[in-house]
Amino acid sequence: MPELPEVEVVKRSLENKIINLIIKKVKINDGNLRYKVNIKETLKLKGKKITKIKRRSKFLIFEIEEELFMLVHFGMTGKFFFIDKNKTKFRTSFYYSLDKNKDEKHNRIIFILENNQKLIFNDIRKFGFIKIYNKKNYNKILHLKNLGPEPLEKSWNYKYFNNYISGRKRNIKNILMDQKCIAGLGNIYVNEILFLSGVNPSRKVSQLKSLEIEKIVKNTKKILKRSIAQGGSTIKDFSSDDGKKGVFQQYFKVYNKDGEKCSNVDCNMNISKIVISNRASFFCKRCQK
DNA sequence: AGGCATGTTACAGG
DNA sequence: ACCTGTAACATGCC
Repeated sequence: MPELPEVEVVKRSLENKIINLIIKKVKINDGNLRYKVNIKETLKLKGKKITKIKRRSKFLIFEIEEELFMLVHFGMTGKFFFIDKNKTKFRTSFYYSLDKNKDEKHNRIIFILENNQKLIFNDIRKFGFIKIYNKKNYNKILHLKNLGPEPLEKSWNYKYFNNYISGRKRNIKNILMDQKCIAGLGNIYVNEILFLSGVNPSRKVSQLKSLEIEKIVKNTKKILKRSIAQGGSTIKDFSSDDGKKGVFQQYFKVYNKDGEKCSNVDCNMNISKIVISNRASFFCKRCQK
């Protein structure tokens, strides 16, 4: 379930495992991902050390020594597995096949590291991708250059957001999903942010009151931070426990909760589901005006 | 069997 | 040139 918090948790977990390890070999089982894996570029990774992992929006950026970096996006179902020296397999706890024996089928790219440790890019639906770049091209990368501010940085603030929405006619749900406006939010967290802010997802941004804009900005930070902290404390690391499925899902208040009681005290309304911009939207008719 | 799914982007039309 | 909405991608689950 890779939106910003999940990607951040993966980043933190992976850092502990693979920083300063050398890529011995790259095995491409199926390079037909969102973009076809460039074999020639991928070969350049061989013998190089992974020096750093960064995150921008929902992208992971692996810095590889000698001016290379690898851009990774999980799409809908992408993920990493890590296999350590003792052949223990660590899986992130979001979206994977419930039958762990089916994992193998979707192992698309395998990075063989030192001591026979392995980093495996697994993706059921193949909407994710891996691209290799030279560092000097960093500023030209299509995927990164049009992204809006990082929600947890100061650049995401009332002034910026108020200015961005002025003169626009779109609804608030749609605009929060737009990576040019704010980078890293997806359908789940936008639903949650609007519930906490008491704003109906269909509201036109031109009709929002200052207080509501303020709430949306603050609650974005609040929900993402909380989610990262829960991911950090609950998942803490890649889990070797195969039984867990989406630990953070239990904290959702509206996503996928249609028909269930609104969680606000004194509210007896059931959560509604409608489609906005082709995406499922969950909200409480009474609490979100 | 058919509809739905956590994301991005190329493209068409205004 | 900018703004907006839609289709397409691949696979599995309900």
